[in-house]
Formats: sequence, structure tokens, C-alpha cells
Amino acid sequence: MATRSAPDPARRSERARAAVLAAATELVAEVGYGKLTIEAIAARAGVGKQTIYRWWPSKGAVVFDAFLAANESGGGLALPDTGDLAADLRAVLRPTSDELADPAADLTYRAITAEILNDPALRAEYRTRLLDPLLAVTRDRLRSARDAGQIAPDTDLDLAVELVYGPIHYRWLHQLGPLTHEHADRLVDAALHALNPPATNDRSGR
Amino acid sequence: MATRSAPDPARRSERARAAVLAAATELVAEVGYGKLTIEAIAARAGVGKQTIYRWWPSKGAVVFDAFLAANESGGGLALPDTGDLAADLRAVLRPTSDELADPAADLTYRAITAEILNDPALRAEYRTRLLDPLLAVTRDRLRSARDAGQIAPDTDLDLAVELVYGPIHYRWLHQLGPLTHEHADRLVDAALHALNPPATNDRSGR
Amino acid sequence: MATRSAPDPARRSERARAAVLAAATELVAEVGYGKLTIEAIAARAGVGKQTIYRWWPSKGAVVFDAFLAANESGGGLALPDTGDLAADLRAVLRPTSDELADPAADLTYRAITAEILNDPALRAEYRTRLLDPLLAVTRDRLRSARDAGQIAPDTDLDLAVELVYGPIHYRWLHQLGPLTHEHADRLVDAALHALNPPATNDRSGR
Amino acid sequence: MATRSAPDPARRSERARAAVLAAATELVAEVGYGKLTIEAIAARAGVGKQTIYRWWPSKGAVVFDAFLAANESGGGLALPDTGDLAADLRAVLRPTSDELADPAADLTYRAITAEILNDPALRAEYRTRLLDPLLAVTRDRLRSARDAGQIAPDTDLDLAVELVYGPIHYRWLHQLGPLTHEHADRLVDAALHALNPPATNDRSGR
DNA sequence: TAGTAACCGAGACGGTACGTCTCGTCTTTAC
DNA sequence: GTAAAGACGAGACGTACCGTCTCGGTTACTA
Repeated sequence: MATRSAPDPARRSERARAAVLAAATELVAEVGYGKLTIEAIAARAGVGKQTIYRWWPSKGAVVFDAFLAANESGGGLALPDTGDLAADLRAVLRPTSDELADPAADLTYRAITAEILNDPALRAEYRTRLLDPLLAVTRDRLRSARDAGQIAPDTDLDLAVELVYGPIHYRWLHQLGPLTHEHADRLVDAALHALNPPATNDRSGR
Repeated sequence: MATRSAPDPARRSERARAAVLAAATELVAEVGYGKLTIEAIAARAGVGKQTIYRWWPSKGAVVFDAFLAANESGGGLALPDTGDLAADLRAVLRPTSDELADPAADLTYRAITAEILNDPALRAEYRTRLLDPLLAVTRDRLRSARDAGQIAPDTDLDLAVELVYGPIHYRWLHQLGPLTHEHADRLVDAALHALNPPATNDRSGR
Repeated sequence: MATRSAPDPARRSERARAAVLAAATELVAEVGYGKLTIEAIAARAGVGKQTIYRWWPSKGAVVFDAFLAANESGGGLALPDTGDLAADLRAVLRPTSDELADPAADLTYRAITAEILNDPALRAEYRTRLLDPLLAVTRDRLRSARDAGQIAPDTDLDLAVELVYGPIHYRWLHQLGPLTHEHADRLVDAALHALNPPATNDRSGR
Repeated sequence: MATRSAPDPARRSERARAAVLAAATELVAEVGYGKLTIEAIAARAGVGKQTIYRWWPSKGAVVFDAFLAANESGGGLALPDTGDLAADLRAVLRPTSDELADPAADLTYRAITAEILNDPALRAEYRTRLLDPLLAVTRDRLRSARDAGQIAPDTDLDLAVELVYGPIHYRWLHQLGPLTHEHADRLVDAALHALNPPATNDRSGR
């Protein structure tokens, strides 16, 4: 029986791969994700359609791969740990806020998010390759702060990261207001306030 | 020049309108938003395609309108005000959590959110008809609590609603964990803690 | 039971009827029969579509009716009978040739002919209202000539009219050559020659 | 500017081409030309619509091509030349008459003729591929007869072929009478009579 | 270093759905 | 009850892409 033979990654053309990802990146920014087509990517990349279908399972996967290739940190993702938790969180949220406020990045990120929403496979990949690492290092930093007694010892770290990233993401998604450093800072303050152990406040008066 | 004359809403067939929205609602739940087609909606509704194109600008608008027609409160949207802010917020977040946890509603809400993400017009309509009213009543309740001295007098109400709705939305979108009443309750506690005036906790200072 | 009640011709609006026929005539000349639509006729005539459907069974019938209304002789159709058969036939074929050579009439006549080709009902009506009367008077004139001994006494009058009208129609349809008076005259000569009794030429045999 | 690139005939699928022509032929006979749709042809042929649009400019062109493919002589079109002109013409007109009398062929030929009437491009192609060759060989045969002194030396060969084919075509188009061998024979006699030199008749008595 | 297997660009294929157009019917309002 | 107006169910139009399938042609491993 003639089983469909898998393509051989060793023979994969790096030139074609890079051209496809570049074309996808350009086109997402130009026409938006919804009007992006595989045919257009292939044409822009100077590549046969089959070459795309050979290596990516869907349009979303291509755009997604392009996004990941551009955003994936080489491995050194980590939050600073200066001892000042608020400052360290600001160091993450301020750039995040800036990027979401950038029109081109906003468009791309909206496309990616829309894909993630409805495609479980892409959602899983996004989680694995981008989100989980970010949440993990954030949890690590919060754990470190918890161990240092800076936040409540019974802090739910999962809820904590949601408190940090959820509000700004919500504001971005629904365009509830401008994404400024000032807003990011106040969000950090509020989140930390939520996580502060009552004892810390209770005893501060003494 | 022959300008395209707009259709006359007075002559619109209520039968056709209802059939289209019902068909769209059914089909989104059956095949998901991505595989939903206008042709299928028209066929299911027993309606000509042109009738859909006459009254809605896009597939998203139809699904969206169906969603709004089903979820729009007749005007009586309001948060309870029992005096117990935490209880009142739980009364909102728990049902929200339940709905997001329901597989059918989850699918529909993901479809809607994906549309909102990439279509400014739909985003505006969603804001106007659903989200803004919800946020407004939430802000009202928080303002009431602020006036009662239950939360800090300088509370930023915009940030406050983001703190309430953002985290649960984030958890839902990225499937970071189960959406339970227990989680909703802890989120309410954390949010309120973030908004509590230091003085409330710092009674011991007297 | 509600039987479909036939429209009452007595109440028919002459204004609407005339406007429809005029619009159809204009539009056939402007856009050709193939691109003519009932909607366009109704719009041009300032008439509701239903008014057309009420009184005519098809687009072809309208155009056709317009053509007939313009071309139907009031009853006084007849060939001249000067005693000179060739001259009398020329008096018919020359104007026919002129009309077929006129670009606007050519277009209209092509549209009519195409309809006739594929619609038996229109064909029958065309025969009854236009063609048969023409052929009848032509046959009458030929019969008169036959009685006068100018053509063979056993002349098949049906074949004779086909010999007169067939060749020019064929030349017109396939655009085999220019439609000139000179051509019409030669056709008349040839046709009469075909119909001449051998005896007329073969006097020498006595 | 991106010019629409023409398809590459070398890559054309013979299977698809044949299936389309066959389906068109069948469907014209089944539903008639007017009710024939490209969608139906594609469905019957098991072919994508785009494959039809890629290779044919219109519905008419498809039907037309099917007709030509079935009727185009491989190159060996010629009238017999037995020395007996009347017999040779009968050998052409009798089969023509038979074909026009066949209901299925009649329907197809009516469709083709209607197309030719209103589409100059199809008319030109019909002329080039079918009609002109037929008229040419007919003229050749008549020229041969003229050279042999069987018809008048000043015979207008263009008019002559119109006299041969026009009348039967006219009878067919307007259904003026049955298309029989007897009619064809009488037409041949009449046409030849029209073309006979008077001298031939004058001297026959000797 | 020749052969050959796999990827490559290209693009035709069978399809699906698009959004538009026109059909012929139905409904509404005015006369 | 006819007329103008126009929304309606229906379905074909011609287009755009889908994902698959040949085609040569060009690498780049294997014999």
C-alpha cells in the first residue's frame, strides 16, 4: 500500500521557508488576517502552493509560525528580579502595553488572537511556545516575592498572573481606554495591592 | 448615476429576519463559526441569499445580530445592590463563569469575540449594545460602594472593572484553568482587596 | 377555492402598455436582446414589473410584441401587380434588403429571429401575424403571374416563395455579402429564371 | 500591473475537455439551449466551473465547440463530382434535409443558429470552421459545372450557393413545410434551372 | 560521478462559497 | 382591481481560493 510519505525535513528549502514566513508577515499587516490567502502568500513568496501545504497544515499555522519566529525568545525569557516586585512587573507590562498600542503589532496580535480563539491546535501551540513560558517566569517571580514575604504566603499564583495580564488584555481587546505606561503602572499597583497580605498592612502602623 | 438605493426597513419581512437569526444561532452551535456559510444560513432559514445580503453586511454581522438578539437585556440590566459588594459581584461573575464554561455558549462566544477582534464596526456595536451597558452598571455599583466608603475614595472605576472582568476573560480565552464558582469568588476577593482602602485593613493603627 | 383570476383586459392601462413596448424597442436597440432584462424594461417604462408579467408571458413576448406593433401593417399588405413580375418582386426585395442592411433594424431583426428559432409559441405568432401574410401576398402575386403564363403552370408556389426570400435571408444571416439593390435584382432574376416555363424559352421546338 | 495570464494549452486536460463537450451536447438535446446552464454542464461533466471558464468564453462557445467538434469534417469535405451536377447537389441537400428534419439535431442546430445570430465572434468562428468550407466546395463544384458549360458562363457563384442553401434553410427556420427528399430534389431542379443558360434550353428542341 | 529520489516553482484540476444579478411571485399602498 | 414600488425565495452567474494533483527542473544524497 502506498502510504503518504512524510516530507523529509532535512531536504527542506530554507529559502522557501523564510520567504513564506516573510510574505505572511507582510501580508497580514497589509490586508489583515481575514483577507489573507495561501495563494497570495505563495505568490508573494515566489513559492508553489504545494510547498506551503507540504510544511504547514493551515493558513493560521503559517501566520502563526511567522509570528512565533519573530517573537519567540531564544530561550532567555525571564523577568528581572531586582527585589522590587512592582518595578519588575512594570518592566514587563510597560513594553507589553507599548506593543499592543502599536497599530501594526495590534493588527497582527488581533489576527493571532482570533485564530487562537477558534482553533484548539493553534491555541495549544501558542500556549506551549509563547504564553506558558511567559506565565511561568511571571509565576516564578511572584513565587520569589512570596517566599520573600512581599506578598501573601497563600497567594494563588495562577490567579495572580491572571490579575496581572488579564486586565490589560481586556482593555486592549475591547479598546476600553488608551494603553499607557501610567495605566500599566496603576494596574501593577492594583494587582500587588490585591496580593498584599493583610498582615503587612495591619502591622504597618506599628 | 444610479446610486444604490437602500432597502426600505418598513417593508422588511419579520418572518425572514427571525428565520435568519434562528438559523445562524443553530448553525454556529452545530458547525462552529469558521465553517458557517451564508449559503447554509439561507438554506436553513428558507430564505434567498439576497435577503441576507440586503440586511446584513457580512456573515459576522448576522451571527453577531443573532447573538445580540438573544442576549440583549430588554433594558433592565442592573447589578444588585445589597450593600454587600462582594456578594453583588459574585452574583455577576458566577453566572458569567457558568456561561463561559458551557461548551455551546463557549463556542458561540469565541466566534463573537474573534469577530470583534478584527472588525471595528462589530466591535463598536458590541460595545454599544452589550459591553458598555454591563460595564456601566458595574461602575455604578462600584461607585455606590466607593461613596459608602467600602472601597478607596480615589478608586479608578475604569481600572476597577478591568480588574473584575479582565482576569476571568483571560483565563477563559487561553483556557488557563477551570471556570468555577470557587475561582470566581477568589477573583472577587482579590479584586476587592486591590480596591480596599488601606485604612480599612489598617484598623490596628488607631 | 381561489382560482387565479385572469386580468381584465378592459381595465388595462394603455399608457403602461405603450410605455412598455416603447421601452423594449429602445432597449433592444441599445443593449441588444441578450442583455435586455424585464427589470430594465420596467424601470425605463416607469412601470411595475408585475404589470409586465400580468400582460406578457415572457421577455421575448414583449420584445416581439413591440416589434409587431411597429411592423404590422394595418391590413393593407399587398404586393403591387403591375403585370411586370420582376419589377413587382424587386419592389418587395429592395426595401427588405435595405432594412436588413440598416444596423439598428439588423440588430432587432436578429434578436427576433433568435427568439423565433427556439420558442415555438413565438414562432407561431410571428408566422401568423407577420410572415404568413407576407408569404400569402407573394404567393398571390406569383399565382397571378402563373395564370398569366409568365411562369410555369406547374410552379410550386411554396417552393417559389422560398426561392425568393430564402437566399437573401441566408446571405443576411451568415453575412455572406453586402445587401444591395443590385444583389436583390439579381436574386429576382435568378428566381424568375428558375420558375420560367421551359416552353417560354424553348419556342424553337415548335 | 498583474495581467491576467492565459492558461497553458499544453497542460490542458483532454479528459475534462471531452467531458465538457459531451455534457454540453447531451444537455442541449435534453433541456434546450435556453435552459442550459454552465453549472449543469460542469456538474454533468464532473468538472469544476472554473475549468469551463478557463477554456471557453461563454456558454455559447461551449455548445458551439461541442457542435463543431461533432460536425467538423477531418479535412476531407468535398462534393462528389460525377459530372451530373443535379445528382451531386442532391447528394448534399438530401442529407442536409434529413439532418434538419431530425428532432434532436433540429434542436441543436436551432440553438447554434440563435447564438450565431447575435454573437459576431461565434458567427465568425462558425463561418471559418463550418460554413465557409461547405460553401467553398459547393462553389468549386458549380465552377466545375460552369467550366463544363452545364450552367451559364456568367454565373455568380456566390448567388448560386445562396440559391441552393438559402431556400431550404428558410423553410427549416420558419417551418414552412416538411423537409423531404422530394422537396430537396425540387429545390435542386429549381436552382439549376435558374442557373441554366437560356441557350441550353433554346437549342434542346433540335 | 551517475543515478535517483525528493523538493521545488508552476499551475490545471474538482470543488465550495462567495457576493451579484435577474427571475417570477408576493405584499403593500395609492388611485 | 389595476398600478407602481419593491421585498421576497430561488438559483445561475462569473470569481476567488481551497487543497490535490501532475508536470518538468533542480538539488543533494547514494551506489
